[in-house]
Amino acid sequence: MKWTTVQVAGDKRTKNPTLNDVAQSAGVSLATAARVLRKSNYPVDETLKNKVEAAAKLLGYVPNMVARRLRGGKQGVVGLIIGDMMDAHYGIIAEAVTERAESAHGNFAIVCNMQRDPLLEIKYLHRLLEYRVDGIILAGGGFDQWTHHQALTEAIEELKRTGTAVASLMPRGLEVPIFSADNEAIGMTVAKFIVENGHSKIGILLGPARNEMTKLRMQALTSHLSGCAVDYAIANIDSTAEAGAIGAAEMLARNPDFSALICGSDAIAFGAVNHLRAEGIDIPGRISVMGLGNTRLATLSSPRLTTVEMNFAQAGNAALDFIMSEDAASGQSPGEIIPHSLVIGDSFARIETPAGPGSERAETPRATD
DNA sequence: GCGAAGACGCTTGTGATAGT
DNA sequence: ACTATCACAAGCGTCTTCGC
Repeated sequence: MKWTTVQVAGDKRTKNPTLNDVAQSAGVSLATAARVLRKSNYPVDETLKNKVEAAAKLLGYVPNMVARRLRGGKQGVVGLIIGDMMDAHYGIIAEAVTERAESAHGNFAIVCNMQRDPLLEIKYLHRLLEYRVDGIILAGGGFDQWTHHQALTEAIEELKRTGTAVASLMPRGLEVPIFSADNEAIGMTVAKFIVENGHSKIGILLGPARNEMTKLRMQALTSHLSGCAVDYAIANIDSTAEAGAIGAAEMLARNPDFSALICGSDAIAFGAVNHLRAEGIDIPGRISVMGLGNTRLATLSSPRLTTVEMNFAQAGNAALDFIMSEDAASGQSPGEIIPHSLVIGDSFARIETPAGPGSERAETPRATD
């Protein structure tokens, strides 16, 4: 293999072969080499074509995407900012987006882990802008999303000015298309499910209060529960298994007679189930537990979690398709509502009260949705 | 059918000029 | 004589246009 050798700081290193190297090696012009390697429709003599392809193979030529971008073309790269690499639902999104970017758009995605830090999210937005990515999907921000909201808004505006398409996978009070489930509808779905299955005293462990998504779900959920005379106690906690365990313990201490625990994520539910079982509490015989998201944690949990399928992968793919579309350039799209559905597992039971107080017994739940 | 040249956006290097 | 500032040119790799 022939390598171009350049002197760098006193030692010898090899430089990646360029299109120019290929052209010289094949004895053709730069333009001819470019036409052959980019598989242009422009007619090139078959002999020269073979020479160029052979030279490219011999030199180990790999196109330089930075240079291609410099020329004014698309970078072929999208940025995806996820909230927490350790959280299963972000894993689903990252897997779906990276896979689709490659298979459907011939691109690849840079995945940034904001580690639940709003400031880090803004920093990544600037970094992705510096790299001139074609678009950015905001998949994080499921935490405190208001403290640095002004800085985030300004970063988004800066991206828009430079023609970088931005989409969000949750409502965040930003002027960007949202590809998310209907959070109020989710709240209603959960509330109806609780009522239909006879639970009248429940505990609710939701995600952080300073989060628009949590707020919308909570409003719909509590509004319906109040209308149905269901007693409830709410705690806003981090969306982690650890927080779920602590939250379940506190809920148990304050409201020992609740029959169902509704959790804002599968991670919270997973932690809650582990804690309750460690305390010797029968699930769902004594307490029913419900998660949200239908992530791997729902299937890993024992018993298997009853949860809500949020179709995170579908949301990520829809956002990616938007970013790569012509609509993204115009910046005019409201986004898309992603459907959700109940997933009946083994962690939730129906309460039957045929013979008055104290005679409740748990049965397989009923779902009308 | 082919190749020279220009354009893209940014950084780095160079030379001219002004100020101390 | 030295330093600071500014303007301009060159270079990076690729793609397209235009002329031969």
